[in-house]
Amino acid sequence: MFALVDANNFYVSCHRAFDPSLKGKPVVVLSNNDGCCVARSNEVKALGVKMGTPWFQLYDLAKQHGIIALSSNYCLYGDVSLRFMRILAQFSPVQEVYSIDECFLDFTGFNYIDMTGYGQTIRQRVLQWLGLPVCVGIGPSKTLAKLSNYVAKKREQHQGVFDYSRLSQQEQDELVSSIEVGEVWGIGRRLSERLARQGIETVKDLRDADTKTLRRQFSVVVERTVLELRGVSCLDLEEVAQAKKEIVSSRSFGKLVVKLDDLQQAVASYTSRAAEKLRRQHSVAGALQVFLQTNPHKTGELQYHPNILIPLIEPTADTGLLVSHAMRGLKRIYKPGYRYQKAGVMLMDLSGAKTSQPDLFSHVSTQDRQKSQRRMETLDHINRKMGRGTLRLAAEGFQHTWKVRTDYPSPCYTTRWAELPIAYAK
DNA sequence: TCTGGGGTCCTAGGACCC
DNA sequence: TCTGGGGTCCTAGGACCC
Repeated sequence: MFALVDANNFYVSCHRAFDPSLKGKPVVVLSNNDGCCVARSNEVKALGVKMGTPWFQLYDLAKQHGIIALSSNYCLYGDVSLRFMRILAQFSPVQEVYSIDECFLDFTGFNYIDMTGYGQTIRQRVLQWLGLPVCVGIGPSKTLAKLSNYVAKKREQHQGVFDYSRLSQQEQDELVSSIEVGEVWGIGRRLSERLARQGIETVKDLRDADTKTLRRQFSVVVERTVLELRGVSCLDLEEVAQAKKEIVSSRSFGKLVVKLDDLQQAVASYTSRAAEKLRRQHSVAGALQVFLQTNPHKTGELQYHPNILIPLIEPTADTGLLVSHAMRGLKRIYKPGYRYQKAGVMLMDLSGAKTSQPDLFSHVSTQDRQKSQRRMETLDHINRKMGRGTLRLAAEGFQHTWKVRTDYPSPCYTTRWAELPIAYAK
């Protein structure tokens, strides 16, 4: 038995927890550069605003209904998420942190208690300790727990907790025939369209379809989803987060960039950020990819989105080395005359730092390797203690004119001394 | 003016091996 | 007329997730 606990409108709720004046008002949280809506309060959803809508398209609607926009504040969300997961850990011995705002809990053996009541306790605890509204879905497979969570969110009569396993066969049939197939975890837009052409439109249609045929026509993934819908658990809980197989750091610019010099600073900064993530999971990279992009929405402008793959002779996690390779790659693909909107770096071919093989004919001495390692440890230590970017490569530069735009910033309430919220007693 | 960032898995096809 | 059988690795593309 599984439970899925999922925060409601997570980013919006994080802001509301620290700024109660936002409660009951239409609020959106914007992506980097204040580009599009990545979180919407219920009031905004009710106005018909879709996920991912560009903010500039909402100016009129916003004025009309007093929609409040907030720039995204990832230091806040990350910290609230940590606290959220820590609270949930008290409710089950086995926990899978699935995303920043979602968590699977193992409810195996919980059948003897009232799981719906237990779910309510979880909701109340998280609300009281963190100010975060959440919903709980319970079911005999992860896919059904997900589906139950959807029901808990959409149908108010369940008060935020829904347990699929409590339904009779007939109630199950009624429920799944009232939900569109696209709501199922793993069935996206494309698959929904293709399934609809075969007459599979509701969750019930999919659950009762022939697995062999689906596997032949689609894939083993769809087949697994069908089994999960029938209550046959195929997906295990993953308690320990697996090390990433690739690490990306990329960003759209606050304004279009033309000069190689600016791109170099940006790519050096992104590479340095990616290398940090790489070392945090104790990996080294065997290859690195650099890419650039012009603005695809400007149809009148010349488009160019090159990328280059740079294999490294010897895997490394050294920021300096990675940056110098990235710079070499950037120079190869950079062409003047374009207005670039975005740049990025991907570290690939990752392997464990302890187990990675040095090159047989390497010109790097063991001593140099150890020096590099100590240098990176020192760098990370200082930046962890004093704040990201305190110590950095000169190549990253300081005059970041292309930096992301943040028009509606909010305090890092829980992670910066200067921005702690202050409570007054009357 | 203005459109995010970061991931994973599966499959088919090509190239190559004995 | 007619040309084996079994396997691996890599890549690109498509689909999905948050």
